[in-house]
Amino acid sequence: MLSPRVVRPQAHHGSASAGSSSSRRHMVDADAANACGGVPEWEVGLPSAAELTPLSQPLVPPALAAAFGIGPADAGALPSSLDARFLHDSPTSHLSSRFDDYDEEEGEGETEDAATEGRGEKKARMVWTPSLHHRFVEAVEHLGEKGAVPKAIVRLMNVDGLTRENVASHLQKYRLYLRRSRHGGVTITQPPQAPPPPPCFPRLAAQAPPQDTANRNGYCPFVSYTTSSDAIKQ
DNA sequence: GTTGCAATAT
DNA sequence: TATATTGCAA
Repeated sequence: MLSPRVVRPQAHHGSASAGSSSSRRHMVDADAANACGGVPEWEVGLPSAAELTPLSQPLVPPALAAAFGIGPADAGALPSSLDARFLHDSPTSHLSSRFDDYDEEEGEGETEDAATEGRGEKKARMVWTPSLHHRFVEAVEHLGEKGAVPKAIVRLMNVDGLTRENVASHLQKYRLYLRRSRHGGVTITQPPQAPPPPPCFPRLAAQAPPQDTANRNGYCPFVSYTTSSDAIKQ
């Protein structure tokens, strides 16, 4: 379900002609349907229980969930007592998300999974699909401004093949986006961290629709994060 | 070693 | 354009 895509760099030798295939990225699963292409039901149809299951389920076994009075339908909300004990990497790869192969390449038809990329090949470029980004945002918000460091985010997201570098790069852009949003007059509907409520993943239904930043292509990163002269310097 | 960030590369 | 990489300072 949650299938972040990886775009394998084509094995062009010599002069790596980049950009030749960068426009061929596509999204084939629910991401496309739920992408923020101006669809208000963005967060309604999207992840819900099924989407978050891989993240929350292995962390909260049924017994524990029962103890906390949460069920599978409550997968969107993690108990506030969620801590590092449940966040370590688990071998339950079948429960965790995993990069998909990006086949249908135009050039060499070689495909490779992100988890099998260790064969001396170039690392595949990951694609931050809306659902994956959503999970990222959840992790960031869950960890709070202080705790949202790449390492912790990677661990929380629990996505196979997702590296700290991936997250660091994404986080860098994400922060720029947030900063720009706050200063640039664009009121972004993303509470940095709710003060009173305990640190837990926000319910998806309660999630603010990021439609103001959505781009019509179905992929909604953080708008353009080009440094706007002033304002964003820190 | 990790993190954040700017600059740069692909 | 999106993501990766690098270099540098904390």
